[in-house]
Amino acid sequence: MKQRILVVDDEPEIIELVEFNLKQAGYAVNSAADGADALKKARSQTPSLIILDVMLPEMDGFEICKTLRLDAATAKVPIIMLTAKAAEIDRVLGLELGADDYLTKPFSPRELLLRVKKILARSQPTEKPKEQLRFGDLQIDLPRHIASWKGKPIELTATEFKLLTVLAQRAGRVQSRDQLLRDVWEYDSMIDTRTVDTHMRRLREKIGAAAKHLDTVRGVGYRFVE
Amino acid sequence: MKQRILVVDDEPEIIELVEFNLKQAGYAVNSAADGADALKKARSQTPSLIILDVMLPEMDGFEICKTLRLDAATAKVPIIMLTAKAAEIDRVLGLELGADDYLTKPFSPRELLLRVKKILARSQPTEKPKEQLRFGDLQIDLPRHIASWKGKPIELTATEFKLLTVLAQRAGRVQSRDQLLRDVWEYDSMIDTRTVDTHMRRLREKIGAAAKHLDTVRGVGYRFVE
DNA sequence: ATGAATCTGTCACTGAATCGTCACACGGTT
DNA sequence: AACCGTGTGACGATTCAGTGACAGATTCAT
Repeated sequence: MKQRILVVDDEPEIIELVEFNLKQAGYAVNSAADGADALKKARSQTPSLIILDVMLPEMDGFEICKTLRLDAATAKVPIIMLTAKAAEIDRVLGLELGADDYLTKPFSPRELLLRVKKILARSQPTEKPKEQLRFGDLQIDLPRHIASWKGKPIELTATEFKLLTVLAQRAGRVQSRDQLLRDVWEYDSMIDTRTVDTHMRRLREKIGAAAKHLDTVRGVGYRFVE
Repeated sequence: MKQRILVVDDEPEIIELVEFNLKQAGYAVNSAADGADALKKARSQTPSLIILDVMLPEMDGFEICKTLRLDAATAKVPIIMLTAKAAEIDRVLGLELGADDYLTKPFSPRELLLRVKKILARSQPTEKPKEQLRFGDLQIDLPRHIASWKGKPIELTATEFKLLTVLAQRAGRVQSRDQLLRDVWEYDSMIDTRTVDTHMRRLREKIGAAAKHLDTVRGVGYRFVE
């Protein structure tokens, strides 16, 4: 049973590129060049995923996204936005629009496919991860993006927070540096595994006493202990 | 049941090197020196994996890759490309070609084997090994990377833990020193087999009473008994 | 736009843990 | 007794993670 993906873009070359690659990867693909067409096809086909360009004539990607969210038939279909400006990212991913991921143009086919796979894999098993994690005095609030120790918020950068989160969510299990790179840095980054060490150090410094939760397992990786 | 790998390269030394290492690691290997031969063998044998050099006379690696993808019999066989230029990587991994991984020349046998193993593991979802092993008071927790005796954790180094794990997973069966070197030390065992003895000793010291599970089979190797 | 501040990834260095090897001791076999 | 394979103690060599420093990227305020 192939999964169906709807691609919305007004540039034929982009459509062609994306369509070719997705089909190659075994997905069924439909396309739309404008907002009206996109909404029509989204409603009639209820695809598993929609790839949506922000820049469109008449009705732009933001509009379409909002409209899709309002219709019960399409409200839960994951959306990947194609955007040109980094400045738009917050708005795209924020609650206002609720896109599931984004790609900045130009993007590589490989990157696209990785994200598509990730999103689809996520939407398949409908178990939602906990929004709150607590280990003694350490508390992690996923939606608010805040970690705190004894009620006092800890200032963490995005990467540090993600690292802490990933480790805490797999509490007890050792995570290799490679695993952490995959899960924290997302997608196959060309990053040195030693970079993980540096971020672990910064994380440990910032969370102070809570660092007792962060174990090093020599020759293997890191582990969050309760 | 050995997995079959097809190696395609026009340089005999490369073929020989790769073939030797793959066979050493327990794979069945065939080779081809040009595109036509490669396609023929790929179709007739449907190997589990193809290692494909980009630079070939007549039909180059890209061509072969595309052709393989078109034939239903070979469309899903994973491909590792050997390439000289980093600049080609994007193209190789992009969906245009759909290679599963790549190696830049020169590459080490170790690197090659790791990738081969990784790709095959991905394509053949073998039954997942148990995460917990228990033998009386001895317990081995794979994801946590902790071994314990009567609930008390035993401090083990990465190598010792792996050695214990491998033996325990094959409980009852004798493992030769060579086998242990392959499975614990992972490939390119330019290591003295007597090294295994030393690690067995250290392991026995550390796990104390649990050492009764570790049998020496004179002239053959070691065995984990329940 | 511009510059300051922050964040990120990399590198080199260091001390310590770990590893691989050797030489020798031991114990069963021939 | 001689021999072979294994256990044992010791010792450099190597690996590994923590650390400080730094430059490029990014963000933010102006």
